[in-house]
Amino acid sequence: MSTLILPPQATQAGLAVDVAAFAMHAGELQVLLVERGSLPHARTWALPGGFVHLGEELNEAALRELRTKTSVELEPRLLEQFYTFGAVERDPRGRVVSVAHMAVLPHGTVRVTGGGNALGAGWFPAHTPPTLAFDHQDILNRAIDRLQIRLEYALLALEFLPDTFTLPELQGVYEAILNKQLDKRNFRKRLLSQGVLTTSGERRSGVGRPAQLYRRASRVRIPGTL
Amino acid sequence: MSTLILPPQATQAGLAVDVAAFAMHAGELQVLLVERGSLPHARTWALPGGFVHLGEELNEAALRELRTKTSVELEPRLLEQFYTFGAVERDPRGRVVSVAHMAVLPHGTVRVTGGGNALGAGWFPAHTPPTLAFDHQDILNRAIDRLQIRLEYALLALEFLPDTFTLPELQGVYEAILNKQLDKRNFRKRLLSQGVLTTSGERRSGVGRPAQLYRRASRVRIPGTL
DNA sequence: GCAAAAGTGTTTTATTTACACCCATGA
DNA sequence: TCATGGGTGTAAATAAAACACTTTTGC
Repeated sequence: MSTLILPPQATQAGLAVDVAAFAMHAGELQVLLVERGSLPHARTWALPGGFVHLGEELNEAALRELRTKTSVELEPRLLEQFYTFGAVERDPRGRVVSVAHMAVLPHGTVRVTGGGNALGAGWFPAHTPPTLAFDHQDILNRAIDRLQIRLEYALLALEFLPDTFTLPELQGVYEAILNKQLDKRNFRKRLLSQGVLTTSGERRSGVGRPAQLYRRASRVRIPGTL
Repeated sequence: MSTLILPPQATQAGLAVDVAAFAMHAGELQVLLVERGSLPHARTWALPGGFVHLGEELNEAALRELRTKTSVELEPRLLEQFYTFGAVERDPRGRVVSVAHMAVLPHGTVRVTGGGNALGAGWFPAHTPPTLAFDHQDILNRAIDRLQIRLEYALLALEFLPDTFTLPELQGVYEAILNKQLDKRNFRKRLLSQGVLTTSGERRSGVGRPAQLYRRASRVRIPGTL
């Protein structure tokens, strides 16, 4: 415990982090949830999160909770706080303030299992999740808002995809996050005119005409990236 | 003190709020600072702020700190949190997390004096403040960023002005916040085409040609307003 | 040759930027 | 009448939106 000399009426609050971790699966924006194994809200789905440790930075705590509660093996491509939830009654155990974080997990992060006191972990449609514990639906709503706002910024959609990708795949990421359809021609025009994609020469095979592969021309460091 | 059953390694942190309160004075964007009267950083300028009380919401605490530390008499027109500063070493007394808020004070909020353990309070140029305590320069920088982003949103600039105002005055608010010059004709075109300003008929006298007075056509509730 | 998905251009509209002179008032 | 600040319009450039057919491949 920290030894902090404070005025008597000052609140010592439990300091927590929660993480809304997003990825694309099956052409859909999905969010990573854990099933709580202990009270309160046992057996209810929740965002992975928990209390910050002594001497631990907020984003370190968010990363640790993400790893230990869900056993995701990949590094998140983006991890940043977006809002702090501190309503007096949000946690029945007492005053707990949660610094909510948003994370983007790269393509390939499929296998998750529960860890710590989580019974299990799994991916759920971000726009239509199950009933969530605490005020986690509020947190998720705000996380999606932030994700949509950040989308154009620094080509965030690329973080959801592998190194090489096709333009229809990229458009799918935009559509899944924005939850609406985009015009194919206008989308291609806009993305290619930014000049940050470079054709990767090869072509990927499947049904129908093969698509051109692209990769990002130069990796720009995104603020909020680890 | 709250009685909170927590895992042993969990951090109980001091929960604080700090407020970057802005107003326009002398055609300049100014920020409200207090001179600290106690350690650490005694006799150093800082953003008004302090510890959250038991059972007190975060924005309530921000409002209370603003009032008691600076004795501003007017209601802020906007008060919203924008980022949480929680670096382990940001406060020498121990782990203190500060939920930083941004406030806009309306025209007329001139007289301020210190309150509580603040030696004094005063307005300073927001873009060129004095040396600040703790990480308050970081907080201020981020508050200005947020203010600039929010500027267009819901006609935030009007909150800095009295009920009736002239277009040159309004342009002055934009320029002070953005810290750059704007084109007069384009500015008027853009603002008037939004259709939210209505001419107030009268004219204000001074040097040079009198300016048309305007008022907002309909008051739209701004999210984050009290 | 047909099903499936990729790829491609033009027109219209709206938005943004650049830019210079006249007007109303008080001293 | 002059100094001071307020007010006005147009043209060019850029960005955004609407819209339908052709191409390439595997089966």
